[in-house]
Amino acid sequence: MGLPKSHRLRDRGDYRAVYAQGIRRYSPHLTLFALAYRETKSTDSTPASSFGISISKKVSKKAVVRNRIKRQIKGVIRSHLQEIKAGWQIVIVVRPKAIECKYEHFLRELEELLKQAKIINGY
RNA sequence: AGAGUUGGCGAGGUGGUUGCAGAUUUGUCCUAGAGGCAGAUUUGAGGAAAGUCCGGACUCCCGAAAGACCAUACUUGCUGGAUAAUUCCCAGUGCGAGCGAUCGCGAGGAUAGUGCCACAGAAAAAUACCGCCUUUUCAAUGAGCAAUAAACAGCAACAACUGAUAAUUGAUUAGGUAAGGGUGCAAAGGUGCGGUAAGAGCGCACCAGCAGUAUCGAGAGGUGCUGGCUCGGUAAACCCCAGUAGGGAGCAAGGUCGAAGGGAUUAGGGUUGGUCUUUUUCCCAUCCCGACCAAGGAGAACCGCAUGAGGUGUUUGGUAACAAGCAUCCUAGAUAGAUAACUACCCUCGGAUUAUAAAUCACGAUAAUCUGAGAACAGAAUCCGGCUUACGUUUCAACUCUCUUG
RNA sequence: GGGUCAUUAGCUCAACUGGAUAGAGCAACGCCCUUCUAAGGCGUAGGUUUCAGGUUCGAGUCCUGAAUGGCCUG
Repeated sequence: MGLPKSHRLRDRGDYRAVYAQGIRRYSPHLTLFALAYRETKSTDSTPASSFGISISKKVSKKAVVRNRIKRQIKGVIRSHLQEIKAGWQIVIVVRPKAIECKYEHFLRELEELLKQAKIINGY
């Protein structure tokens, strides 16, 4: 369950900026870094929020496992895309304990994290 | 029925909803682009995609192409075949393991040369410690009449002659020997008989090895005969022989995205680890002709990038690997890296209950209902051929051994 | 993705050309010294040489395969 390209974080520099300047929120299996987009240049519309997922080989040696976790997280993000405010750059880091998690766990934890960071509308 | 060997198929299927990527296509927007947005159709991981252990294709660099010799590299190393190529594959030979089906093998040369074989042992490749035998000299021993023979005995007596050119032991000189001893992973072909001073392939028989020869085979080799007897192991030590190879880097190769080059000449220069030969005219060189300011922008952009030593079926040739012909199919192309979540039906397997035939019971069979599971190893990254490793369940074929029944 | 190197005691490293019982420093433990500690001295234990095969009389060393870890590369 991939994300549209406009919602992906693709630049190395973007990642570095988010790690360095963003806010952080933690949960047992995930870490969330988020940086509000610096707008005010000229413009009309704030760009859509973009996401990146980082998962290290320490979580699992197997590419199959890592890729599945990424897909599941992307799936969760996709299902919340309507509610998420625009103008954020967000990186989600998966922590080693997450191997045992299933789809519903990611769903709940990510909701919680987004609420804490006040990125989701209507909460 | 049990135990086993070898090889193969397969890696659940068909859909739906929400989404991602590619291709084709429709509409629409403007900044008019291989653009954005929305929709439709369709396609979307593996047998190992993995490890990166080999072999190639492809690309660039060392100007290019071809060749000779040398060097270098290669664990390439029984024979023949097959392939684009290989260390893979096929068929065979030899050796080894197994009752067998079958499996394994780095399987050239130690008689080209050099090295190494610790400790032990006399000696680790051609030596001699103990030992055995012959011999020189000396000494001792005791038997003996007598061993430095001026003696003694035999004969009636004396001389002559004869008896003693002997034996054993120790040391010593000169040799012979490799049977035996002990050491060791390994000791100079093995066992037996003869033979000899003692011994020894010194001779003979059998066995093993080597050489020669005959014969069979395409060959590795097989079989037979003859011969003299003989030569340790190690080449995954250097090496020798044979064979193969231009070297190096790797798709993160390499190329494109405005901007200059073209033509002629051959007298000269430039060549991959070295030397050299031939061809070319690639670059330099020389000469001639020609061009001149103009917008966008260099991004993990685009090409390379998927029609290929391709797949499937079939026919022919071949024991086979494989080759050739014909027909047919097009089947991933991402780049912070595309496959997930939920669900319907079918199928397969497991469990439970009930029923049926049968029945003393049990096991088992069939059907229905309910319920559970569909998993293991694992994710394309330029592409192919192999190898190796990982891998749950089910299943098919051929063959072997043992037991039981007939 | 591609290339390349390494693995020996808890840690850092030795062990030559294959030869025996694999060493050294630090750390650990015990004793001495000191009022006590540190330093110092003496001693002790600790090894499947990453794993599995092979060659060899003999392997940490040579060969093959596997595992793990590092480094380089736009």
